[in-house]
Amino acid sequence: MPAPARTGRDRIVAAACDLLEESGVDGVTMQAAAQRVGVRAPSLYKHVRDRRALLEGVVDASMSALIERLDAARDDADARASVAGQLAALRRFAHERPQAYGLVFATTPGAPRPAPEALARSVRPLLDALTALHGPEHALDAARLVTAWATGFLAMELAGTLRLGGDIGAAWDWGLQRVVAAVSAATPGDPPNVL
Amino acid sequence: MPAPARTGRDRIVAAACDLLEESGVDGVTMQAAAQRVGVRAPSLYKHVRDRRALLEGVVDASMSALIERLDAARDDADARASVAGQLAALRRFAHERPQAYGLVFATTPGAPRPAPEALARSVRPLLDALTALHGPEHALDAARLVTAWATGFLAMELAGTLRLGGDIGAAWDWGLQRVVAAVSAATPGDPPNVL
DNA sequence: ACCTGAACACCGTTCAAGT
DNA sequence: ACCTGAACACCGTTCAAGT
Repeated sequence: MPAPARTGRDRIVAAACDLLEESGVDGVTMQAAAQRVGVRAPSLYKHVRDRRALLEGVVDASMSALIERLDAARDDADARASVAGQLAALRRFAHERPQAYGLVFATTPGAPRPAPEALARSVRPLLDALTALHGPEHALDAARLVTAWATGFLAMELAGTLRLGGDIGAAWDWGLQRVVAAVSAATPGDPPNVL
Repeated sequence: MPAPARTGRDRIVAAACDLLEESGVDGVTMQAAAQRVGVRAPSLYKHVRDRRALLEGVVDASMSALIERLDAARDDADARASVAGQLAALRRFAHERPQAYGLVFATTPGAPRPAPEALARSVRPLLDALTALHGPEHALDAARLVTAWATGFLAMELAGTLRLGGDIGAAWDWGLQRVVAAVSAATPGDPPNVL
């Protein structure tokens, strides 16, 4: 006599996503997730291998949501606007879902990393815009510089490390302008690594 | 009849630092730390309020070590060399003690943040160099840009997100050169935030 | 004054037993 | 085929009892 499933992997992952934002990674316990979907903790193991796999599901779902936003923010007609728009979308995501952002970008101790393909897809539109801006020569280096700056800035902002004064939004805009200018100046003929 | 102390706060924190690097934040348990100093877990509470306070001690000790290195790497005679030297020292620290670096800079979930004064002291030499490079006008913005890029880059490097190919050391040098150039171009007369 | 075992609450995970 | 209670190992923390 088969018992009907009272929950499923998708619902469990969704519950875990909510828990993450409400109480942080440590709040994503098997018991709490089970309670959300109206079941006891041991039942989850019928749908999810273990807690780590559950967090993997959360990471994947968060990456998908982020990729969607970045894609919606791209502007194939104006490369500069595309870069600015994507970075603004990234910052909006970090503000709206700080825990998910931190789980994906900050290197949480035992937490799973996003899949390489998902990471590649997430930077694709940025890579396109930077290639359009000044050729494929240093597009990868430029993308690394831009994303390193953006994720570093947002990590500091979310951690509250930017208390040294001044408007944070203005600091972001100032940095964004400088960073884009920096990579724009990187043309193939440049002398390499003089510093 | 007083019993002689068989351990002390400093030894406990030192043991926790070793544990951190060997097995990550999750490996820093009260029981493991107690075993290292030859005592039972409940005894630790005579020297440390709770696990969070222990991690605070680890963070403070790590910050002190980092500040010492950054200070040794400064070059008051050559501002550019000072910036480059400090960033190289930061990267060396991240490679030698990745867990400590991650605990301090990546926003670990429930982990304590470094004290604001320690953070201020750690950026002081960089701030000095950047002020010497192009005046106090945008020194703070410049320091934020540089540290955001560096910490973002190192977070990606430590997380293994830079698998897209190419020499990582070269990417670091390329970015470093660009970032320093970017902030050098930031003189008071610039048009603000056109992007 | 410090250390200890015992105890409690909590968590992840397994498993035999229910339907 | 899925759900459950009971059980186990582990952790942080408290506390009365030892020296």
